[in-house]
This record gives sequence, structure tokens and C-alpha cells, in this order.
Amino acid sequence: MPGGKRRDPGSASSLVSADVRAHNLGIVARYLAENGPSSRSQIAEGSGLTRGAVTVLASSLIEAAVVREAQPKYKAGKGRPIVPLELASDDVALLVLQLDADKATALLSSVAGDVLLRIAEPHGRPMGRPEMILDVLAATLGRALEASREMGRRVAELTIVAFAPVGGDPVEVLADTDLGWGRVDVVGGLRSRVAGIPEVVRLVGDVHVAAVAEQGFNPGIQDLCYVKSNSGIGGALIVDGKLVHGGFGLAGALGHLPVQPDGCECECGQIGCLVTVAGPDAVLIAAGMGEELHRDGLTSALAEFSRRVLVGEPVATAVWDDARVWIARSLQLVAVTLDPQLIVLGGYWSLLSESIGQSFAEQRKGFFAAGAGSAVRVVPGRLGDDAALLGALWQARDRYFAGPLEMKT
Amino acid sequence: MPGGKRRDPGSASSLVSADVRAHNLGIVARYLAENGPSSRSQIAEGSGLTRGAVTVLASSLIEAAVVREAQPKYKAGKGRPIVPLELASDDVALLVLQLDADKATALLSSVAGDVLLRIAEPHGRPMGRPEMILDVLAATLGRALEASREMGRRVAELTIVAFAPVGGDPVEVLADTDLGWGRVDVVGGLRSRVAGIPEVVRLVGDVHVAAVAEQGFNPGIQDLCYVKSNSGIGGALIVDGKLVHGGFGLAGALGHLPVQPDGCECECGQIGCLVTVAGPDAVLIAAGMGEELHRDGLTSALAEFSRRVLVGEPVATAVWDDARVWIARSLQLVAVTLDPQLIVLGGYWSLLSESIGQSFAEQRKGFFAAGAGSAVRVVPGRLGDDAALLGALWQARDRYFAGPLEMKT
DNA sequence: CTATATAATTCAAACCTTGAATTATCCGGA
DNA sequence: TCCGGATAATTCAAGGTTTGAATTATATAG
Repeated sequence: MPGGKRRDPGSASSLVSADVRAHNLGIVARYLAENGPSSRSQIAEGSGLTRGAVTVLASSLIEAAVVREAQPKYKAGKGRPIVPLELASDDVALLVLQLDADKATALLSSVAGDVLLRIAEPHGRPMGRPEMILDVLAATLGRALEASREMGRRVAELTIVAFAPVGGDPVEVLADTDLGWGRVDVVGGLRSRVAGIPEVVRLVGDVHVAAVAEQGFNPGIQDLCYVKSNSGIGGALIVDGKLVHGGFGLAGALGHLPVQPDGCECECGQIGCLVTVAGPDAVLIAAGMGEELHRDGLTSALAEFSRRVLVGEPVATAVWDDARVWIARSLQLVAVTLDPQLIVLGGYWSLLSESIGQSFAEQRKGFFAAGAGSAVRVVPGRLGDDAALLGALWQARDRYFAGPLEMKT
Repeated sequence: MPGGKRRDPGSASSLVSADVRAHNLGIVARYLAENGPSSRSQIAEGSGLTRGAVTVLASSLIEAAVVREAQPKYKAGKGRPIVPLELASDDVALLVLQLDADKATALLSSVAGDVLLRIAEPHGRPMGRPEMILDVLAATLGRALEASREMGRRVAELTIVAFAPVGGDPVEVLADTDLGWGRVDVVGGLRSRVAGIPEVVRLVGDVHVAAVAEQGFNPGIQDLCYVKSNSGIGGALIVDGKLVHGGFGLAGALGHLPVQPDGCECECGQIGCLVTVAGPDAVLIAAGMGEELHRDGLTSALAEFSRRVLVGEPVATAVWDDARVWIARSLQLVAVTLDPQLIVLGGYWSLLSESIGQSFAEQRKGFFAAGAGSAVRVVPGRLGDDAALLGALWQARDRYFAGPLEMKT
């Protein structure tokens, strides 16, 4: 029985008929996921497949209960009416679990993208204590799994959105230096706390999947740099349409870009990291907002800081005018290195993106000004806080459709 | 007649039997290119294809004269003797043309990788004059094409290795800012000077293809940063095994990384570019070697400078100790951004790679020291001045074998 | 009620690889 | 000289796949 053959993913591997079929099945399923209910002819038209082929492929998908025929909509045309196909998989769900500084969020979705359940559970636990954090995650996860069970849906895949870069092994370990977690086996820790966790579990960085989501909202963009500031400063890179992980999973950690050669020491050990000059704590302290920070928490304090800058409050403005120059310098360092088409700002920077864009333009003014390289744009993220959840969901959906029939076994 | 169908390369395209065959033909051809003459069984073993399939595929390739049966070597084993298959294509050649500051080089090669001809033509023309440079290139190209004709070989593909980043359009235009070329239609200029230029012409950056070559010599490395200094400072990035071009073709231009915030103005318009503090001219002038530079040329002067540093000559050493810190800082900026597995130093930096590595280690000492990210290594390039030529040749060969039968039409 | 138009299906044909069986070729020993 | 053993290469039926034309299905319009 071919098709289940394992191959070395590094070198070019031989192809076989079954691979063709799997690929084309994926095309049909993804077409439905992206374009909503569609007739077989529409799919054929839009995908380049033949109508006959689509018929056969659709039959397989229907038999596997991945797709079903929907109610024929009221129609206008002349000929035989359309029979819309839509994603079925009513017994399957995708689950995304995200941990923030102040809450844990669970998002349960159908493979078609419909949100089935959203839990946002506030917690007051200190982020620096892995065991307590895992308890919080486990509780939320348990509720989501239970809800899924009640709906009669099997969770095909669990994605855990981590608040920091994911270490070398992309599924097992979370290595966070900012919080001093070292290496923690998140998945193992959750398994020992909650029963019924699906086999397929992925651990992804929040900025990474957020970058994926923002790319999806900017059609045609293949090279993108996403930078976000909330708790700390994080970043992720998309090159040639694909997320960059780097050799050890740390690509895009722009918060620790040593931008200021004669700066002060960062807790990471380097000199003049971007976080030391433009990180949220540094900015709030410099703006004399330490009190708000302790009283209202980071997110509120940053929102208030942004407000003050936007209305032109002198102290905040002065602080920000200093900080955004360093941010712009960092962006230019990345821009020179990678030559992206787009730089997307997330977190509270999205509120202040215009001023960052100004600094960036000044910083970049000279650089090959006559060449095409000056076409890079700086824009605020369009998805706000949901970017990471959405990106994780899209990734999960894409993986699900990569082999729609294999996952049904 | 399917197979010739054009598809949208952006989105996922449907697959068909013919694609399977084309893919597997490519596997067989590439296997022979990489491993030399091999029997059908060896190919089957090494590629994952069935012996039966290899037989059929080989027949097609033999019929198309891409492959032929070689002389059966004297054998040791017991059973039926091996019939080695080797790449034929005796009527085809690949041509690479490279322009340096002091010479133009043409490399004519069989698709199997055998060098058929190598011309190195010194020229004293000023690099800043496109028309004169094109004359030089045209002369060398003409000689190479003529030689190929005499050998009875059709040049399937011409690759021009440019000494600077290639602009947005990856085949037509060379945009060099360091030399003030602006945008020059290199291919058009050559076509108007020389007859018989093949249809397929690619224009690539020297550091880009050099990076490809160095990656090939470091098996298993998928994320690599190649940095070279000779005339100026250039760099190229390989991410997930693939060369990065960036949105506008300028990725990896590390010479213009603004590493020194309070530095002096660069001719590119920015402040504190790496070239201003560690570029070849800056270093030679600071070391009091301006005279050697004018008398012996850049390459000789840099070789002499390297020698002085290696023997510990005080002035050169002092200059270098200052420069390599900035180089190391730049490398760390890239390392944080991209998290590569390997940083390869080319040009005269390869001679001084150890000292650069030292500075880099110090620079990096604190950074996530406990994490996996500290595993990046800095090594000298192994291929010297031929790296670019070799890389260009490998790329051309790979492209040739991507569709061995299509190219025979 | 008929003509028309569009959607979906069917089916022979062509293409691919698989995997077992068969043939080819050489070595070593009796 | 002859024969068994071993390995290489080929052959061939079988089972996938898509294609493309022909066919069937089902609506609307007049």
C-alpha cells in the first residue's frame, strides 16, 4: 500500500500517483476553505483541474466526510443549478491555546474557519513561574477539550501559542530567556495535567503566527517583517512566502538586536539591545509612568502612554521621539539585511505606527534612494490582538488540508 | 498534449502524471550529476525509485541523449556486471561569465560538471564605465561562444555573475550603486555586441552564487550567511536551504548595514555603514597603505594587509583590531535577525577569519548564552575566488536538470 | 411544451509507478 | 567443460491518476 511511505525530506524525493492525488485533494479542500461553498465547476475553473477530475476528487472527499453537498442556493442563471460543496468535518475541530500576561485564551474552530467557542480566562499568576502558568493553561485547555467533546467533535490538532520564541525542537520545548524559563517541556507538562490531548500538538511563537496572519491580509506580499511590542519586543520574518525559523528557532528576535553600541547592558548579556532603549518598561519608566505600570498592568499603561503621545503630552512625546529613532534604526538594520516588501507593526506600536514610519523614512532617506529598495512600506497591523490566534488557526487549517484523507484514519 | 501547460506559480497548482515523470526524470539526472556514473540499481537504491522505474526513466533519458551507457568498468562482484550510466549531452554546454575588477572570466562546462574551457582575460578598464566594461565582457563572451561552437556544443544557458546586487528584475538589469552604474541593461548590451547568445540568460550576484557554493560544501547546513570583502563588502543569505533575494533583490547587502549610529556619512547616504568603518578602502587608508593600493591594486594591497596583520605588524594590527569589532557587531546583528547555523567569510576576510571569529564570540558572549542559539559558527570560505563561478555553475546545472527533457526541444 | 443553457457525470484512453517474475551476465568450483 | 550461485536489468500485468469528449441532469425562457 503506497502513499504511507516515509521519505527523507531533505533531498528530492520520488513522486508517485498517490502523491498527485493527495496534492490535488488538498487543492480542492483548500479552495473550499478559502472561497467558501462552491460548485464543482467553480472549483475546476479556479484551480486548473478538469471538471471530471473535480467530480472524482470531490467524491472521495465526500466519502471521507471532509466535504458535503450544501443546500442549493436560490439561483439566477439558466442552466442546471449549482450544487454547492462545503467543508463538512462536523466531527472535527481545531484548537488554539494562547497564553498572555493576563489571560489564557482558547479558540475552538471548525476546519472551515467558523469559531465554535472562545474562552478568555483571566489569571493573576506571575509569568515567571512555569508550574503555575502550566496550571492555568491546563485549566483552560481542559475546558476547551470538554466543550469540544460535548459538541461531538474530535480535536484534530492542538496549537499552543507561546509568548516567546520556541526553541530548537519545534514541538516539545519552550525556551524563553526574557522570563527566565530556560527550557520547559510545555507539552509534557500539559499532558500530565489534562487527559485527552490530541496526538498532534504544535508549539509556535506568538509573533511568528501573527506574522502569518498579517501576511494573509496583505495579498501578494512574499517578504515581510512583523515586529510587535507589548511585553518585550518580538519579531518574525517571512521570506519568499514562508515563515523563517532559523537554524535554532530564534530568527526574528529583534528585541535583542544590539542597536546601540555604547548602550547599557541588557539582561540577555549584550550591550545596547533594542529593548533597553525602546522596550515597554524602559519607555514607561522614562515617561514617569512607573506607577500606572504597577497599578493597571502593562497593557493599560502602554495604551495610556500611546494616548499621551498622540495628544502631544510633552514628557511622553519627548520619550517617544527618542525611542522611535532607535526602533527605526532597528527596522532599517532588518530592512538592509532582508529587503522586505513590508514591515508590519503590532502591539501598541500599531497605534504609533505613523510616527515610527516617519523616523524610518528619515533613517532610510539616503539608502539607495534612487533604487527600488526604497519601496518598503511600514504599516500598522490590521488584526490587533487576534493576529496570533488567527495565524495559528490558518496554519493549523493549512496543515489539516495538506493531507485531508490521511488525517481521517 | 499536456505537460506544456502554464500555471500560476504563486498559488498551489494542480499536479498531473506528466509532472510525476518530469520530477522523477530530474531525480535520475541529478543523481548522475552528483554521484558520477552509476548503475541503474544504484540509482534506484539511492533515489527511492523502483528498479523497474529507473529502467524506464533511463531509457527515456538515453533516447533523449541526455544520458548514455558508459564503458562497463572492470568489476569485482559476482553477479551480472554493472552497466554504468553517465551524463551524455555532449552537444550541450553551460557557460558562466564573471566580471572582476581586474579581469573577465569565462567558464565553459559540460552538464556533468567537467570544465571544458576557462578563459581569464585581464583588463585595465575602469569599472565605473558601463560601456567599456560591456566591451570587455562582450569580447570574452565572444571567445567562449566561439570555442563552444568549435567543440560542437550548444550553450544551453548563459549565467552572468555580476559584481554587485542584481536589481528587481532578476534577468535584465544590473543596478549597482557602489559604482554608480544606476540601472544598466547588461543582457541587452551584450546581445547588441555579440551574436549567438543563448535564449536563456541569467544575471546573478557574485556573493549570492558564492553563498550557494559554500552551502554545497557544508552538508546539512540550511541557514547560512555568506559575507565577503574585496571591492566593498557584500553578503548573501541562505534560509531554509534557499537563496534569499528579498522583495527588491537587495537582501544581504551587509556592507551598507548602518552599524555605527554616530559614524560618518556613507556615499549611500546613510550614517555609519559597515563599509565606512571596515571597508577595504577605509582599512587600507587607516593602515597607511594608500600607496600600495594605488600601485598594486586592491587585491594585492589587501593580501599584503592581511599578511601584516597575521605577522603582528603594529599599525595594521591596531587598524584591524578596530575594524573587526565592527565586523563582528554586524555579524551579530545578522545572527540575531536570522539565527543562521553558519557564517562564512569570503574575500580577504577568509584569511583573517579567526580574528573575526574571536571578536564575534566576544560580541555574542552574553546573548542567550545558555540557549541553543550560541551554536552558530564562523568559518572561512573553502572555495576562495572560485566560489562564485562554482555556485553559478551548480545553479545552472540544477536548472538544467529540473527539466532535462524539456530543454532538448 | 419545446429550445436552450449550464452543471455534473461517465467512460475509454493515455500516462505513471509498482512489484513480482523473468532474463541476462558473470564468477567460482567440480 | 559444465553447472550452480549471485547480482543487474528488463518485462509485464495491475492499479493509480488525470484528460477530454460524450452523455446525462436540471433548470429557465419563450
